Amino acid sequence: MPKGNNLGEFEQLVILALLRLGEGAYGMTVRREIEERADRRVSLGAIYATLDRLESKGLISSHLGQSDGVHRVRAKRFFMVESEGERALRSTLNSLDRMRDGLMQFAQLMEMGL
Amino acid sequence: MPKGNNLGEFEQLVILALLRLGEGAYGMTVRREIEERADRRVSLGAIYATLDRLESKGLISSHLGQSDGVHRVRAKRFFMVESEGERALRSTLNSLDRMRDGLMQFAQLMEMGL
DNA sequence: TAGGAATTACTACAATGTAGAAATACATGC
DNA sequence: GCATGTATTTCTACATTGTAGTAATTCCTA
Repeated sequence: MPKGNNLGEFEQLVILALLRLGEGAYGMTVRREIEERADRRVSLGAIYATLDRLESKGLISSHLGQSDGVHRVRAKRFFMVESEGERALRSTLNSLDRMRDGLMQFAQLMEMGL
Repeated sequence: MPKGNNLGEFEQLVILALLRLGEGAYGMTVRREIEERADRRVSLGAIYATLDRLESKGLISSHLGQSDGVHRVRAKRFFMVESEGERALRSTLNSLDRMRDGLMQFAQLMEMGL
């Protein structure tokens, strides 16, 4: 049985947001993506703390962006998912999916749409 | 945007295990279900601490079982999911699903089977 | 050069995750 | 009937993750 560095719930959302955003992933956009898509309020503090922790575990990486000439205020820090991060996400989601699998057949769940 | 009492990753697994197990859900079986289905090692301490927390939040409830005559060692404590718990689970999983939705179309994910 | 806007960094605390050891309670062998 | 075994829950303690709020940074504009 794998030791498994399981991702927390919010960590999963953050990594998924990075994957969705691709090149354009930095603090503000990650927040917006989660607020809009997951319909869930999040503070920037939460985003950055999580990004930092994921980076220090080697699951994601970051680099500072360049000025695009106009309207740049402060160097953006862009993030991307490393292969270790993909692996961790896949493993965590797989466990969840196996637990959800076939739940439909359980009587008490008929009405809850799982 | 809903305030949302989001369930943690492990809490989700525990509630899913309760739903799967139905009548037969108590500490030991919850552990076994998660170990086998989610292929993930868990201690009993983790299970019980989480069950207690979920109960004190009103998401699940418990009652002590009766002796079945033979082989009973200590009163089992059975658990079941309350409607608040179903609601919380549904909400958490829905957010996750929306974040996963359509991820296939993103190039870097083609090969990771999300 | 003061103020504003976009962005990241810091700080502190709450909630969740986790393991290990202790306690409980009955069954069985001797 | 007492020691030992076994299934189960409870307790304790600590590590990790989740979260908000506030401060700092940097460049723009008036």
